[in-house]
Amino acid sequence: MNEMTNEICTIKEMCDLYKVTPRTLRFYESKELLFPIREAQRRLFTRRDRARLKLILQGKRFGFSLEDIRQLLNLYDIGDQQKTQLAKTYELATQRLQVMIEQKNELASAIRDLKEMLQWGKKVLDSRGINIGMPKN
Amino acid sequence: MNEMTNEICTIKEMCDLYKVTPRTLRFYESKELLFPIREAQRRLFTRRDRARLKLILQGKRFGFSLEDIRQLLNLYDIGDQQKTQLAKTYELATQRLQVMIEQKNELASAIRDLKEMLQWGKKVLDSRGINIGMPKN
DNA sequence: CCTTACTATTACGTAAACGTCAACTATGAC
DNA sequence: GTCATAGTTGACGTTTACGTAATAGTAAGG
Repeated sequence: MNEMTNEICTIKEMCDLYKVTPRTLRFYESKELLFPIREAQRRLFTRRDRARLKLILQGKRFGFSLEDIRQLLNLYDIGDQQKTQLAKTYELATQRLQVMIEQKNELASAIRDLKEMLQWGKKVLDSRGINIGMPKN
Repeated sequence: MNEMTNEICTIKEMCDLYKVTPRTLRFYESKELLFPIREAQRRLFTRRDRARLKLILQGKRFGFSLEDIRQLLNLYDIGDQQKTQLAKTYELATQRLQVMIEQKNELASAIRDLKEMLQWGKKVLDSRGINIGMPKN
C-alpha cells in the first residue's frame, strides 16, 4: 500500500463498501453518474466517486430515477454559483417529498383496507373452525 | 335496451366504468383474469367480470402482481369447498400485508431523511437570501 | 509456467403491464 | 354501395436498472 490508499479504490472495494455489484458500478459509469479514472484499463474510484455513489443510493431510496439523480449531481457539480440551480434542486426534492407523502398515505389506506378484509376473512374461517393467526402488526 | 342491459356491457362501457383502456381488458383476458363471453367476435363483460375486475384493481392497490391476483381469483372461484385453499388465500394476503407495512416504514423513514435534507438545504438557501417555502406536510 | 483472482468489453436477457401499430372485420347510417 | 365507428388479433415496442453470459486480458502467487 502506498501513501493514501484510501484515496482511491478498486471496483471490488467499492462493491464491498456499498453493497453493490461491479455491473452496477459500470452501469452507473455508462450513465455518467460516476467517473472513475483509468489505470491501464482498470477503473479506480476516487473520493469524489464515493461521495457521488452515496448520493446515488440515497436518491434511489427517495425514489428518484437514475436520470433524475444524474441531473441533480450535475447541478451540485456546477456548484454553488447559480442560486437558480440550488433552488431548482430544492424544488425537485420538495416535489418528490410530496409524492412520497401521497404514496405513504395511499399505502396506509391500502393497509387499512387489507386489514379489514383480513378480519372479515378471519371471521369466515373461524366460523368454520379453521384456525389461523393474525399478523402481529 | 332490452331486459337487463346492465347484466352485460361492452368493452367501452367497462373502460368508462373502471377507467381502464381496452388494451388492458384484452390483456387481462389473455392472462385469464377475465372471461368475457363472445357475441360474434365481440367481448361482452358480465356481472362476474365486473366483480373480478373490481378485485383485480383492489389487488393492484395492494401491490399484488397480476399472477398473484389470478391465483387468488381462481381460489375464490373454486369456492368455499376446500379449507386449505381459503387458508392459503388468507396467508398470502397476510404476507402481503407484512410487506406493505415494511414498505410503509421504509417510506416513512425515507420521508424523515428527505425532510431533514430539505431543512438543511433551506438553511443554506436562507443564508444566501434565497426564499422558498416548505411543504405543508 | 500455471493457476487463480480480478477486471474489461460487448451484447443479449429480464421483469411487469401494458402501449402502439398494422391490417381486418362487422355494423349501422345515409 | 360506402363511409364512419368500433371492435378484433397479432406482433413488436417501451421503460428501468441492472443480470448474465461469453470472451479476453492482466497481475500476483507458487
